[in-house]
Parts: sequence; C-alpha cells; structure tokens
Amino acid sequence: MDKDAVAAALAEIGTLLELKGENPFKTRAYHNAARTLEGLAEPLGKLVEEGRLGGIKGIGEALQDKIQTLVRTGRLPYLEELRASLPAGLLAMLEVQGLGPKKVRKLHEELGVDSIESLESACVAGRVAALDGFGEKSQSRILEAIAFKRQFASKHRLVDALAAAEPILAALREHPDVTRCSAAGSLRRWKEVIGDIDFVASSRRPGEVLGFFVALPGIQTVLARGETKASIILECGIQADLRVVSDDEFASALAYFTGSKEHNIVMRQRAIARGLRLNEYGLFRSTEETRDPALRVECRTEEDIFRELGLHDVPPELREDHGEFALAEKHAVPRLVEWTDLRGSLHNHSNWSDGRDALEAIVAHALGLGLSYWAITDHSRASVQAHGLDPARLQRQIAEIEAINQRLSDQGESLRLLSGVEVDVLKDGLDLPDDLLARLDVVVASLHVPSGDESENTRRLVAAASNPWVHMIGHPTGRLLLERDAYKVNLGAVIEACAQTGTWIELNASPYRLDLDWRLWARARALGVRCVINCDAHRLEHFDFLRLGAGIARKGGLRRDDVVNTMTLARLREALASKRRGMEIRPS
DNA sequence: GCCGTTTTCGGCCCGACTGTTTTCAGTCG
Repeated sequence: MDKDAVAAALAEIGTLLELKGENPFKTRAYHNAARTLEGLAEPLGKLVEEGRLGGIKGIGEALQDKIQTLVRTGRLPYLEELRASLPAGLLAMLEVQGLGPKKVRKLHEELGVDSIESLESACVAGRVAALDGFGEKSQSRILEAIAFKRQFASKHRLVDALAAAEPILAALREHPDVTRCSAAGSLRRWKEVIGDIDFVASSRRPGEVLGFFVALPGIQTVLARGETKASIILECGIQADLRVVSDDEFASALAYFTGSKEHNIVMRQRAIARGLRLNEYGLFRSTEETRDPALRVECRTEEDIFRELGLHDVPPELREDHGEFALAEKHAVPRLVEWTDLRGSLHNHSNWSDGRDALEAIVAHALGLGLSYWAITDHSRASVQAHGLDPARLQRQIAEIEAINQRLSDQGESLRLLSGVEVDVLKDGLDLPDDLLARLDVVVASLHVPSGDESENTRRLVAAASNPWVHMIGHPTGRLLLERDAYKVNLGAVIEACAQTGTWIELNASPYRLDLDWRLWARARALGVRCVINCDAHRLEHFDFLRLGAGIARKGGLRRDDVVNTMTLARLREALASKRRGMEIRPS
C-alpha cells in the first residue's frame, strides 16, 4: 500500500471510531496521522524499511504498528473488524449536514437506520422527530440536507470558486459601509479544491453590509442571515458565507476564518504557551474566556498576530501546518514566487494538434500580454485522438515557427515562440526519435496511457527523465481534479530520477490538473529539482492559468529561483541547452 | 492515540449556532 491508501485507511479508522463513540482525541490522532502521511514527501515504504516512522510527530507506537502492517501486507485486521461491526451506510450519513457521529449512532441504534435512503424514509414516516434529542425541526432539516446533498456537489475546483468570488469581493470593496474585506478560508489558502467560499469584512454597520450581500445578483438561495453572518448559495451551486466584524477584530477574524483548522490549532497552542488567548475576536492577555477590550493585544494586521506569537508572517497559502511554523520561528519564511514573475509557458498546444488557435493568433495574444516566450508543444503521433504530429508534420511546424520568429525579430519584438513537442511516454520509450527531439527547443515528456502497474509507470517516467533530449516531465500524476485519480506511480522515484538527470518537473496549471500536487514540491525542491509552471493552453483563454499555477507553486513553497519560466529568454535558452550539452545526436 | 521548558499521567483549540432543553449536547468551521 502506498501513502495515500494507508492515509485513507487511517482516516476511515478514525471515522469508524467516532461512530463507535470513542474518545475524540483518539479519533483525532488517526485523522492527524492520515493528514501527515498524505503530505509525506518521500515514499512511505522507504520510511517503514528504514524504521523512521516513529520520528514523525503524531505517530506513536500504536500507529507505527498499524502503518507497518498496512504497508507490508496491504491489509489490517483491526480495520476489517471495525468495518464488519458497523453498516457501511453510516459513513455516507455523516456527510449529511448537521449529522455527526453521535446522531448517526443514535439513529442507527434506536431506529435501525443504516443508509441515507433509510434515513430519508424514517424522516418521512416521522420516526426521527419522535426520537429523544431530535424533534420536528431536526427531522425537516435532515430532509433538506439530504435534498441539498443530492442537488449540489460539495466540492468545487479552485478556478470556479475564484471566478465566483472575485465579483462578490469587488462589489463588497465598493460598498461605502465596508472598511476592509477579504476572501478567507480554503480559497484564500489557494487549495486546489474547495468546499465553500468565505468572506470577512469589517464595518460599523454590519446589517447594511449583510443586507447588500444577500441581495447580490447571481444568488440562488439565501440560507441564513443573522447579525454578523450570512450564507448564500450562488447560481453556480457554490455556498458563500460572509462574516462582518468591527475593524478592531478584522485581523483576528481574517486569520481565524482563513485557517486552516490545523494551522489555527497550533496558533492557539502558541498563544496559550504565552499566557494569551487567541480567538476570532482578537488576541487577549488572559487564558480565560474573554472579549474584554482592556485585555486586547493591539493587532491591526495578521502580521501583528504572528509577531506577538513569536512568528514571522506566514502567507495564507502556507497555512496548512505543513512545516510553516518551523520556518516562521526561524524567520526563514521564503519570499514566494509571484505570478507576475512568469515570462511565458513551456507546454502549450495549437490547432496543429488538439488546440483551438492558430500560431498567429497565439503570437498576437502573447504579445498583448507582454510575455517573453511561448513554447508550442503539440502532441506526438501516438495521441491519435489529439491529432498528434508525426515527424514530417513536426518538421513543417518547426519551419513555420522559425518563419514567425524571423518576422518578430524583423519587427523588433522581443517575444519568441519556442518549438517543441509534448512527446508521449510509451511502453518502450518515447514516441519520436531522438534526432528529431534534438531539433526542438523544448521537449515535454508526458504519460497519457498509463499501465495499471505502478512499477511499470514509474519505470517509463524514470526512463523518460533519463533521456538527454527531454527537458521536463509533464503532468506527473495524470490526475483530473474531482474526475479522475492520479495514476499509479512512485513519484518519489520519479522525483529522484529528475534530480539525478537535471530534468525539470512541470506544475501543470490547468485547473483540472494542478499537477504536480503542491504537497510534493518541498521534496522536489530539497533535491534540487526545478519547477516549470505551464498553462498546457489549448486556447487563448488558457493563458490565464499562469496565475493559477503560480498560486499552487506558492502553496508548494516555491521561490522565484525554483521556477524555470521566471528566467529571461536568454537564460532560459542556456538552461534548455545545459541538459543537452555534451550530448551527441544519435540517429534513430 | 499522542505527548512532555508546567506533565510519563492527564491533559489534548475555540466559539457560535441550533434545537431541544430548562442548562446543555451535538455539530460546524
């Protein structure tokens, strides 16, 4: 079992134990361990072999045992017994808003409810309202929550959430009663997938602001509107919440609602260790519950809060309790890459394969954006469905790109197209001969038809990285967010191969991919592997993905110097040549 | 189940909201 499978097993144990009514701190230990494993940068198998599991914070003896068993045998009798002791449908019931482990357990024990369907019938029959601790209201809310769950997806891609949030944020900023406002939550942390959108605003007249918010255009339903908070469902199906606080409270509210939950827990622990109390209303000189203004530590910005807790300011993208505290304590929080640092993209398509636009239109768009370079890397012949290029067509495209560059040069433009290919990584090597690859400026190697076998996929990608003409590995996991899982591959081994061969790894900025996953960049960076933030553009609108990709690179802790396409064209050409330097073109 | 410049045992983040209660348990973020 790999780390993701083990993490899923541990999380399931945690949830099953909750349903059994176990000590909440014990169940949290399982969930924490699952999160820790997911974020692991090196292969779990290696950690187990080398006996280094125990060195990880939050993994003690009991968890070490279980993880070792899962890694070595792929099963865990303890988990199988737990599963056998509870109906599988109870896990689905937990996803109904308003139902937690205690209520699910009670519904099961008292009414024999064991699935969403049987829960719905019990509500319709009025049996839930009759239950001790429940009532008419609970029963109808459960029915509403079931209907809601069926109608709306609970997860959304970052790009959709950004598109929904930006006009709302702009409208709030314009409002005369709004002093400060910001997005918060997972959107502000730039998570690749988000649940709902959170906004925080400060105002002297919260009622006015909330009234404005629930009357915005594009709202499907107003779920709630109170004194300080309102919740709406947008027409796109995403829920959005707004909290309005006084301006004194804005920094702490923003920090609090930005999270992550795990990050906040550590922040509060640090406050306690200093005899302080941190909540959404402020930082207070007291360890008792308080909102006493006299005890408030003046914090106008989030940076002030971090400073009071002995920390350097942590950018929202890094607030995942994923190592940011160690950096912030040493004041070693990096200056992260900005999307405006990017000068082009090295993996893009045109209408020569499955892109929509002609080279001329692409050039005009890139000029308009002031970019320095744009690589055309259409598919190779094996990608038949994408009209992949065979050697003859690719050579014609190279000639056309040369002609365009000549014209750009004559016109005094600094932009250049780079000729390239996204070559398929096949079972027995690359889809195009080395002597042709050698003629191209940029070669991206991507796996499009993976095997079901992890070692086979890993072998193919390691071989691709070892080819001297390949500059980078494209979308290394092949995942499509909310649609398709990553294919089976030992990314640790691929990252190591890239480190050894000087091969770059793509951060594919397509909103469906955002691949390589941000959690793995720390590992890649530590080994000296550089990142290329690529649009994988198939149409002009996709140029905008650079911003998305830069956000994910930030989340991965990458600096400007870690990202290849922040370089000038001249330096990029040197870098592209360096992998090939000393290499001889071998006839195919 | 984890962990230790308050602790190897007794803690483990915090507050709002809701509904069902008559002081609070459960859920959520």
